[in-house]
Amino acid sequence: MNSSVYIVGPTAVGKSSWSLALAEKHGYEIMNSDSMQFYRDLKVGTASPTQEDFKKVPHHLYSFLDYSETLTAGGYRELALKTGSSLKSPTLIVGGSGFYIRALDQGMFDLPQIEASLEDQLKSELTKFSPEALFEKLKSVDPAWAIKLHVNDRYRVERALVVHQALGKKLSEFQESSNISPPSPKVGLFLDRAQLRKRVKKRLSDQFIKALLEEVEQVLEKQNLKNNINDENFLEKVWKPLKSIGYKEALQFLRGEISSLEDLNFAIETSTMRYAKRQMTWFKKDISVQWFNAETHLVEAQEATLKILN
RNA sequence: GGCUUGGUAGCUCAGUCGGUAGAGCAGAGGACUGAAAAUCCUCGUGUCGGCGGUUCGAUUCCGUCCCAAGCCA
Repeated sequence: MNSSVYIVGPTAVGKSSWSLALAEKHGYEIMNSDSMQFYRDLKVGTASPTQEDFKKVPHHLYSFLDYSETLTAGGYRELALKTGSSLKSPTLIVGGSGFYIRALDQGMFDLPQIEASLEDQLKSELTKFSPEALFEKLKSVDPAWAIKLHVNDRYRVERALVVHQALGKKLSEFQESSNISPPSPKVGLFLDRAQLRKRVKKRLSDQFIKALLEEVEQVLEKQNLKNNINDENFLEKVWKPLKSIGYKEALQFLRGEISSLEDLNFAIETSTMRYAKRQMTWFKKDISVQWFNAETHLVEAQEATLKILN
């Protein structure tokens, strides 16, 4: 891979536009590290770069994934490494999905692919157990891993059990035998909460909400779910990315669970801010990030980026 | 003007048969190894609308006033 640098930070902090300007000025390319901007059908709600942006600077790994497909963190790593190796210019890796960024940057635990049908089968066998029972199971099978998890963290408890059953080896053993690289340099943009909220509010214009609702309806139509929207178990059937920020609230609005556009707007603002907080929790831990205030220190951020690339 | 129902955490509300109160949401912090914009964990002192009265003790009962909504004039 050519020289590259990660541009990280919370949503709405201005990573994309800043990176675009920088890339345009210096002839860099941009690669996506945002797990929702992969999807072709989700452009408005994910604040994906536009066609005009694509014309200005080569963009990679945006809007390419069909709704029927899933790109895991490990899958992203493979794809991004492959894509990156073919690039000629220095590259800005831009996005806010910490887990995916770490997967690309430092690698994943080295475990064989579990066949999807087997995984589904194992998971469905686990659904009948209580959280406590599952947790007890994991404690007896892989205590070292269980100690890191909470009883109610069903998602991870199940995953660890599936790994053990499918591969006959503990997740903690894979962890120990894997080669994890040290983190590489990153440039982080941040703002304090109040300033970030201002930016989020600005993004959530009436026009944006309107376009978001249209996008959601298009997706539902495409998946023949438009007439089922009021079904009781609709949320179980719906495409999972539609349960992410903005889309989830738009669905609630269409189902009448959110009654006004004003409430919809505020609900999205709230989810977005909560997400930004989780992102900061993640990135703060990464000691390789050099932080810059996204309003007052963009010049310094640029200098740091150039320094890393050269 | 009269009647009714309310006024409890930033919001929506529960509750205290009288011993100074607790949920959800919001907010803050944290975790995270293959669905991650997901998922999970931790954190709750507030003149219980004001002022009086009864009481050892009132947010709780009584009186009165203020505010809001509704109904009747």
